[in-house]
Amino acid sequence: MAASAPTPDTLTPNPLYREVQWRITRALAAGEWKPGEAIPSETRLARQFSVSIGTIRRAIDELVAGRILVRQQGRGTFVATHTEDRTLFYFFHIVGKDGSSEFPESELLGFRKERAGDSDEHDFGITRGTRVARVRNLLKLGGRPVVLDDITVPTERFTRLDESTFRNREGTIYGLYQARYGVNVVRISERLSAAHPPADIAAILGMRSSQPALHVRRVAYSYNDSPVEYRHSWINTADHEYLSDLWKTAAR
Amino acid sequence: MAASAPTPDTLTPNPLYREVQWRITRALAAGEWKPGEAIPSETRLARQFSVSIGTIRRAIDELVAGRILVRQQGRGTFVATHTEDRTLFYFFHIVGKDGSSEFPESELLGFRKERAGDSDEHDFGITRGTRVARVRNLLKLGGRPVVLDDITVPTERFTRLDESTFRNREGTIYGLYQARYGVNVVRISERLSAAHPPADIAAILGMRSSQPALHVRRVAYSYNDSPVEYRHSWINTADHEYLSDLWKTAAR
DNA sequence: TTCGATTTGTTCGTATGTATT
DNA sequence: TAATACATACGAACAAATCGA
Repeated sequence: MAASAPTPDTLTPNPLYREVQWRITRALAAGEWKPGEAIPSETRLARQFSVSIGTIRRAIDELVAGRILVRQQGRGTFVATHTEDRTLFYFFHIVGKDGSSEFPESELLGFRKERAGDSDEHDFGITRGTRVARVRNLLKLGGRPVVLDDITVPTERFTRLDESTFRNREGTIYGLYQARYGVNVVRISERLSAAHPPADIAAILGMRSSQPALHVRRVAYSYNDSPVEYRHSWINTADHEYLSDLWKTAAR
Repeated sequence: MAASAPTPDTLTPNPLYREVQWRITRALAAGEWKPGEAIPSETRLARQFSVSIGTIRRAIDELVAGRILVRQQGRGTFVATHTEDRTLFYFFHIVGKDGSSEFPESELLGFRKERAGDSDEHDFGITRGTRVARVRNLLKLGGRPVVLDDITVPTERFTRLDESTFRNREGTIYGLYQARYGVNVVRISERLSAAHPPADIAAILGMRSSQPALHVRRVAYSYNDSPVEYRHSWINTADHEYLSDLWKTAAR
């Protein structure tokens, strides 16, 4: 009889706290608890899931580390929002070369709806023909244009997204996704390169096309690593820099 | 009588696990346990520090998350090293535009010792006149030059650092710092911008000086946020990109 | 202002499982 | 096989913060 290796399905079941974490994440993705709201208390969740409070805490720990939940002693545990100023800087890394870190001013330059084309498929893997919205947005720092974002979002998850909704939003773009559409961006992946900007973009950023600019290809993800938004960004790095910290961690 | 706010020194003492974490970090900085070595087991540390094993685990948790320690079930807890292939990619983010992720080939182009000058002070805050070593190192991917690093290290922590030590090292540069000098890089901070490379560097990277390149200013830190190494890097992003992921985390 | 209920934060302890040597 | 180490899970007790009565 052939000695059989341990069968794959007995490979060791996921620990309980992962199962709990998974159930919480699914509830978040389903919109059961909305951004800014409190989720049930630890004792309640423990009873609900029939596990110890320690297991609940362990499950929540990682979600807090991933900035998906926020804990506050004495108050409760809340679904993270993009409306607080400090959360902005999780995903915004442009700082002045002098070290200054300002709050960007946003200006909507264009909005239209169309179908995804070959370049979308090539750059981001979006299936050709998918309905998308295109948003051109300018960020100014100290009153001067620094970042131009060309944003592409499949409209499937963003029904009734229109120009005025975008223009009249309060707060950040990810704050809008969250508040209006229940889409919570929890992770982004960016690929940077240096290139000469296209003429129209160079003009907007107040630079010559012969000057180098920083080009960024960004994909933003919601829970469960599902992509929700795609961007091409052009950054004028004459007076600003892109900050990358790896890894800010403990050890005071 | 003026109502006094709670005095600063009763502000709430650090929790016990932070104190433990701090003591472990100090021991690491002092070289008490060296990279690759095991630190005492949890039960031993618990007895040593007179705290519960749970508190020890909590203290170690953050150091593991910060990649300062590595836990292995059944074996022990070890001081992280830079010699394992996978650790390289914590601090190396250059990938092919086609998505390929290769192992870089390193080539030493220059080595000399001198005193820090005005530009060091301006770029990195190094005091003028400090003794430093300068290393020029080229990284090739797929046989072609892609990244040029101009490295500056104060020689204070690196006694007897010379060219042959550098040239004949096995593994990465941070691996050398660790194995030879007990200096463990645990965090880096990078500032990126797009610029035209200087003529000599453009030549090395096989590009024209009129082409844009990615410029990176990096500071590498050891325990307790003490800076140990400074770099200017130039990256040819014709066929490669700089990858920035925020934040790879949980939630499978 | 005070007090009590609620909620998270910290610390302890114990038991059992799994991986390594 | 036995000893050792980390991993998971449970539970208890108290501290600290918050909030409303």
